[in-house]
Amino acid sequence: MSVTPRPQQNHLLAALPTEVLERLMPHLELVAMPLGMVLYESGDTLCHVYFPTDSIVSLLYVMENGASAEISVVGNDGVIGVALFMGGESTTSRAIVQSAGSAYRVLGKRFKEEFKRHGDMLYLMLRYSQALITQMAQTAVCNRHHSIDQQLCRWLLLSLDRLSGSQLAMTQELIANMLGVRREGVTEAAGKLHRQGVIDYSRGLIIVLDRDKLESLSCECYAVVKRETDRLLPYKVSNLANAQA
Amino acid sequence: MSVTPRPQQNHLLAALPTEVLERLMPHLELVAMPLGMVLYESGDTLCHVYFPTDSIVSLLYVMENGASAEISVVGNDGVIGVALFMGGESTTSRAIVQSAGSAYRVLGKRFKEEFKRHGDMLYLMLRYSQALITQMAQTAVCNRHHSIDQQLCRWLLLSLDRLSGSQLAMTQELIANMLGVRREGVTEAAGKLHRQGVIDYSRGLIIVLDRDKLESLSCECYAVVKRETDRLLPYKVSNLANAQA
DNA sequence: GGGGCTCTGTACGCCAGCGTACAGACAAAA
DNA sequence: TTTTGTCTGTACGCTGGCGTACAGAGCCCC
Repeated sequence: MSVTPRPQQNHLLAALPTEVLERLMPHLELVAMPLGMVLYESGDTLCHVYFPTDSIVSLLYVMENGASAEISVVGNDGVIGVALFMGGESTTSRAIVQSAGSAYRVLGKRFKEEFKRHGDMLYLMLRYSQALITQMAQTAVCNRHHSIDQQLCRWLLLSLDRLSGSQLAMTQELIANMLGVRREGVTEAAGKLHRQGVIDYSRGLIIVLDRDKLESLSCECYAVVKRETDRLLPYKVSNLANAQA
Repeated sequence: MSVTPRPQQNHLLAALPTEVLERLMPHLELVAMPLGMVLYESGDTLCHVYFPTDSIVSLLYVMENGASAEISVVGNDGVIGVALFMGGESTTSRAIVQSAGSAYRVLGKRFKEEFKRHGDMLYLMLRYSQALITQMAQTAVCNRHHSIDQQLCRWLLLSLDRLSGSQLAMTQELIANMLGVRREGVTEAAGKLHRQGVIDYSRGLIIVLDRDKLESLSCECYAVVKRETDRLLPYKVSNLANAQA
C-alpha cells in the first residue's frame, strides 16, 4: 500500500518519449486522491493537470436542482484538465475522485510549455481528447436508449478497466449519482446481477465474479468506447508525430 | 438564393487573422449541402473538413439496431471534422446535413498543414473543440434528465441560432431521429408549443413565433451551452495566441 | 452491549415515453 | 380529379424509472 506509484503507471505519461517525460519529471508532484476529493468545480480556473496512477476521477455535471450525471470517467488511461490546453481554462463540469488512489499533477503553466513545443505531447493529448469525446458521445447515447441494468454493467466495466483486481469500493448511492438515477434503481439492477452470480457485494464493496457475463449484459456502448480508445491510444503509442502525418 | 456565400459567413473562418485566411483561401472549395447528405459515416476516414456558411450538420450516433441520437450540432459557428486534427482520422458518429445550405471545405491534408504551423488556427480549433465537448456533455445530461418537451425547445433554439430568420424546414420525423425519441412524442410536444402560441408549423416547416417563451420553456441545457460557446468563441476571436498564454 | 449511522432491500402509486395502430390532412404527380 | 405518398394527430395498453416511505442489516464508537 505504501509503495510510491511510478508516473509510468499512467498510460499517457508512459507513452511519452523518454526525453519528454524526463523534461516533465521534475515538475510532477505526487498527490493523494481520497474518495470524494473535488479537483475542480464547474467554472473554476484550472491550475493543474492530473495524471492518475491508480485513482479514478469522474467528470460530473451538476444541474441547478442538484441532480447530476457523469459525463466521462478518467483513470490511469488519461488526464484530467484537457480544458487547460484546449484554451478554455475551465469547464462546465466537476471533477471528483470516484475511486481513491494517487495521481501526479503538473502546474498548468509548465504543462502548456511542453504542450506548445508542438511535438509528441501535443499529439498525444489531442488523441486522448478524441477518446474522451468518444466517451462523452457514447454517454449521451446510453443515457437516451439503455436501461439502468445495462448502464450499470457498462459503468462497472469502465471502472474495472481502470483498476487492478476485480473489486471496487463503491456504494450504490454513489453509483446512482454517477449514472444520474435513483439509488433504488441501482439496488435493483445490482440485485439482478447478484442473483445471476455476476457480482457480489456488501456495504460499499463490489466484487466482480464473472466479467464475461458482465460484458454480455452490457449495452454496446462499453465495447464501442473501448474499441475506439484502444485504436486512438494503443498501449505504447509510438512515433506519434509520424502517425500524425 | 443564388448569391455565392462568403467564407466569412462561417464564424471560425471569420475569426482567423486575414493572412491565415488568405493562405487558406485558394484551398477552400464551395460545396452544396442538400438535406440528408452524409459527410461521413461512422468509421470513415475523413478527407475534408467542412465550414458551413448557412447549412446545419448533425453529428449523429447510430446504434446497432438502427436507433439514433444526436450528439451535437454544427452550423456556421463551427467546423465538421475535428477528428482530423485530433489525430484519430475517423469518429464513431455520422455527420449528416440537417438543414440544407452551403459549406466551404478544405482537404484534410491542406488543413493540417496550416494547423501544424502552430498558430492561430491551432488555438482556434482547440477552443472550438472544447465548445463541442461542452455541447456533447450537455447532450448527455439532457438525455438523462429532461422531458421531450424541454428537449424540443432546446433543439429548436440550437437550430435557430444557426440559421437566419425564424423558420426551419424540418419534419417531426427528422427531429425525432435527432432527439432519439418517437415521432409521436415530438408531435405531442410540438402540439403543446403550438397551442401556447410559441410556434406554428405545417408539413415540414416550423416557424418560431415567440423565441423568448421558447427559451423559458427550455431546460437549462441550452443556456449552458450557449454561454460556454460564447465564452470560448467570442464573435471576433482576437489575438488567440496571447489569449492562450 | 447498546446507540447511532450508513448502506441496502422492498413496496406502492404515478407518469413519461414506448410500441403499435390507424385516420385525417395536405401536396405533388398522374 | 383521382391517386399516391408524406406528414401530422390521436388513441390505447404497457413498462421502466421516479418519488416516497420505511424496514432490516451491517459497522463503528461510546
